[in-house]
Amino acid sequence: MTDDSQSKGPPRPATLKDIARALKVDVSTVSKVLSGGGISVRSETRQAIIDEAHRLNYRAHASARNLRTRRTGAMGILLPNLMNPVYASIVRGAVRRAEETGYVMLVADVEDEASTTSVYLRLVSERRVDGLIIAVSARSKEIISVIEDNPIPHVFVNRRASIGRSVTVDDQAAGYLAAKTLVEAGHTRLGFIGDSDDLDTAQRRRAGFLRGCIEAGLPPFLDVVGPYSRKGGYESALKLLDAPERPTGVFASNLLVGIGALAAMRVRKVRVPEDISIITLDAEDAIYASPPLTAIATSLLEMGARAVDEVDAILHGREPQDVVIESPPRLIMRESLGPPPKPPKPSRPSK
Amino acid sequence: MTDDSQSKGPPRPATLKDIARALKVDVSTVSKVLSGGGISVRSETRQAIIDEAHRLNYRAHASARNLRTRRTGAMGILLPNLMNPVYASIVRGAVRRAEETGYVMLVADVEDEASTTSVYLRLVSERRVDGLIIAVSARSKEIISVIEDNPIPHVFVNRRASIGRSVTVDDQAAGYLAAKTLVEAGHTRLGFIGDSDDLDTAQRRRAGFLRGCIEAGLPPFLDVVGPYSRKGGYESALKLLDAPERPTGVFASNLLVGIGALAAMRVRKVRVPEDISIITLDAEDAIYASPPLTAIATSLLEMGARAVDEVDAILHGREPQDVVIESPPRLIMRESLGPPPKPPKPSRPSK
DNA sequence: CCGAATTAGTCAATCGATTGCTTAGCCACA
DNA sequence: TGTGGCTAAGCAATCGATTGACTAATTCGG
Repeated sequence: MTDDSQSKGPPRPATLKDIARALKVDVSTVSKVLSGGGISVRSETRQAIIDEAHRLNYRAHASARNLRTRRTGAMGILLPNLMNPVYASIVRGAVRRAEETGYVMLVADVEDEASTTSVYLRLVSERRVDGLIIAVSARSKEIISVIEDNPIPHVFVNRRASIGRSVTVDDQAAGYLAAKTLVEAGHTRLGFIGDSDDLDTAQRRRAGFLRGCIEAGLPPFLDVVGPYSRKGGYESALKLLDAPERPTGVFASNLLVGIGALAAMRVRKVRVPEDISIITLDAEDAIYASPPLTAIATSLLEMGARAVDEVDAILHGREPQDVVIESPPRLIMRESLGPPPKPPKPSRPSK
Repeated sequence: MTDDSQSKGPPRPATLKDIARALKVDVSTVSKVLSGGGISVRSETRQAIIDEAHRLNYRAHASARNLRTRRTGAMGILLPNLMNPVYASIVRGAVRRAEETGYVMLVADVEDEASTTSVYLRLVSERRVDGLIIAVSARSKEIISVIEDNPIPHVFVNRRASIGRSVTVDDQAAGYLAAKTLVEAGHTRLGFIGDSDDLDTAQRRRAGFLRGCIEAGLPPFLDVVGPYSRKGGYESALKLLDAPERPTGVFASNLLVGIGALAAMRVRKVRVPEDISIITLDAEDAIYASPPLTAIATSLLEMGARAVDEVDAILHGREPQDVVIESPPRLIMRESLGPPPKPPKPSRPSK
């Protein structure tokens, strides 16, 4: 006299017991058919169980399963700012891959070291996730020791860290490609807007850029340091413009920095690309900037997706590796890059 | 002979049993002290339990607790695209408020109707979350019936829906303020870039804009419809520019649309704001556009946060309400708004 | 000084799924 | 006929926390 025919979905999701009762078999049999496997069951019984499970739209209660098996089917990602398009891309890549792989993704937008630590501890000690993707820098001794004392499978993404593996794009190659592109357009006085060497991505981009300059036999480029933000890029660009030997070609080694730099040019009435050329990084949508920004695009979505794969690999016992995304940075030619301006002092006038 | 002094964190997180064993009390006592409450305990015992819990860094196993109490301490949010800054803001507001409120947030970036349905069903029938925030439009019959058949506490955010409550900003007021601002700057031929009326936000913005125009005694504005995306804005703006009576002031009723429209102006060599004025929506960072965009800012972060509050309220048995965020849309004056151009016909020449 | 009330806990079932251990029946083989 | 080996499935413990029912010891009122 169960009236949950198919007229209306049951208000309470079905359990193993429901299926077992309906078929007059033991719940353990149902469980073994639906997930375990290591049991011999008559094919009629098996089929009946599968059919009934389907009919009731059965899905295992995640917590119950987790309690027994110690696997949650969840991953977490820790990042500093969802409104930064770089992180938004990484997270999107991760969230989608997680779904494909059968995980759910728990996102935490952490502000500072204290909240990073507390969120980390919470996720780990409440056993909410099987593994973590960490997109905040773990420079501080404190965070590192918290991770070491409360270990959980994890990878860093877009960051290298002394502890655990990492997934990054080839930042060196991006820097190199930027330099090469500027050189090929005829520029000889180059500028680089980066962040402090504390930030390992900035450091690698700078190193790649430097390599490009050296290969071209150019003198040292003008290296300006500021935070990877719109404001940081704006202010860094002003410094470049005020430098005694103003560069004619600039690599803004981060998307936000590129946008900020462009704004600075406009305010100073420096025309792009007539007076100065700009290349930025990761600007899929900078086609809508004014002028559209020439960019070195890296695979941020893929980086996020790959981070999920690596955590999954660790969980399956495979040896984790430091991954550098294979698809190389690629040049997206738009309008902010042009030849260097003609007039300004052939090669240094008198002095 | 327990050697987990405090030299190294225990590799396995502590359980109630660990605390109970150390203090020679029953786990139920520990449980009642740490969470329940309905029990009388000597204050020494109580303190000893609390101290020991602290020392072991005890946190309840989320799944175990959930299995018993049927509360997960998790919420989920369904949204169509994390790389859209509007959604990124909403999610950020939600994620942060969730953390403040003691929830973890499960994020799903769903592509289409099919994945929306499957993710929804998964979260609900695996009992992964206590409630859901839905930021995708639930126009289709199919999604609505899935929600009805598998109910869970939920609110829609930035969307109204026939089923359940919603949290929105005052889109009407935003539209109205945009119109009023353009009128006060002297514009009389207005344009509106929206999306189809299927999208309830677009519809309300349009209605508010219309009200502003009517109050000012203006003739009907030029209404262009296209998707809320950069590309959509770009193409819509071209239509406006090609209209027989080109408007002098335009409201781009979405951030991406505003950015796309600005790009269109540049390509057509229409100067902003000399030849045409633009107001856009929600452009916190459009200060870095060229020119910086005048915008009507609404409280997206707050909307996300409030959605969490509303779900929490439902979970606490309070009657849910349709919420319109109190803090009103506000004008951010930047450079894309100016007076209408002088030359073109004082007020309509002959007629 | 006795019964009742209070204090300070303990006991045991439960949430839903998993899994190692048994078992009942059946057939084959020597 | 006894032994072994299958097959098909049931039994019961377990994961960790919660909670209603229960009890032993003390205190109190009359």
